Amino acid sequence: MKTKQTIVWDTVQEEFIQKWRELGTAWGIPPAMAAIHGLLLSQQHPLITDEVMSTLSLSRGSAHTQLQALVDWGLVYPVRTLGTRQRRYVAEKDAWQMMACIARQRKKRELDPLLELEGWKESQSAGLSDSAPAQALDKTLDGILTQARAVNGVFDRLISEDERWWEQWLIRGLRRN
Amino acid sequence: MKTKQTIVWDTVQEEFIQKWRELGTAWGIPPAMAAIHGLLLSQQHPLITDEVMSTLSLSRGSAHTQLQALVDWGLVYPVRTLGTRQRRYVAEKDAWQMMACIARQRKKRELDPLLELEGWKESQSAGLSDSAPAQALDKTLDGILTQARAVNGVFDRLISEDERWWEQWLIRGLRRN
DNA sequence: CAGTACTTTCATTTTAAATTGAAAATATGT
DNA sequence: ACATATTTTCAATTTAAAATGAAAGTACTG
Repeated sequence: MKTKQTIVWDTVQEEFIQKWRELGTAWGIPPAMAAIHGLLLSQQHPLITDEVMSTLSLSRGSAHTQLQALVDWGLVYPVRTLGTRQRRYVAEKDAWQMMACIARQRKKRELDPLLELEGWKESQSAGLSDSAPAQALDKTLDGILTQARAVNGVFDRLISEDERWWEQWLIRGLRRN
Repeated sequence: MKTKQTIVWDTVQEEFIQKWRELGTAWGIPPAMAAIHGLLLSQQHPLITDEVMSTLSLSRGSAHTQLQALVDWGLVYPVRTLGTRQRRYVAEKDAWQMMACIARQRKKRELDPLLELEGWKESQSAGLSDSAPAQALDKTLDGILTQARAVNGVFDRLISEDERWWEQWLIRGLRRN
């Protein structure tokens, strides 16, 4: 089946994608993933894998893997066209939704493992290390875990609640006093 | 000059350092840097480069570079012993200070470049791209930048203000309603 | 102004992460 | 069930990041 050309392409978009790719690198995101996300953000209509591949000169494997990752993150939706196996992809354009997706991933990757230290710490205090240095480390860890729990609370809210909460929180929090 | 052994070392600390290193990886921090930070966090007294090197089996180059990075971040303080060129290093143990350091770095690395998109966006709208797709991208970008500014506000405060503000903010924000 | 103790740099090597491309698997229409 | 369009997987390659180690630089001491 001949694929209708759905890509809109111009210099502004090309530049945007480049910038988005660089930004992605700073955020610890694979270049291909960031580039695809940038491309889809700049497109109003869903694209098929082949369009993504050829527009960004990526291999099929990479395009597929990164597209999958974007779908897993919730930043991109797969769209099934009726009467064909073909899958198309659109990006979520709402900034708040995007942020929630990213927050979800970061919490999983960065915060949850940190909070697991709590369990480890307890399992350790069972072992009889009550030397002064061990106790000092214990105290430091307590402080870290308290902070981590606080940040975690913010993330939990950010992820599970609606946009209104976030806005209210920012307004309340950022107002001096 | 013979160096007095200042390291306190046991299984708990070794495990902690290992966990901290893994955590570091999830946070996009070089393993050696995370390991050194873990080691210094677990020590009450300042260590010299050679102790760090041998305890963690690192090369001198790596120990030096990562120690420097930790000092640059503000997570570790260099201590000059009088009457010798020798430099020792201690970790900041206060969790809030640590968080502020990390927030500062992340803002610089992840947020500031995002905010620079604003300038780019404006320089682009000067060029006459008023096609429908270009306008759509423009709108999406606006949303993203608005979110980015909001998050940036939080970070600015977190970095420049004192601990009390942060605590208050969390308490106010996290209380339901 | 040596001599030495420590620090800094950097070309090379190592390691980990991302990408490729082609083969295998799966779904869909006839 | 067959043929074909599309997706998925994965061993091999490429690329980028970090670590090494030895040489060069710098400050302190007598």
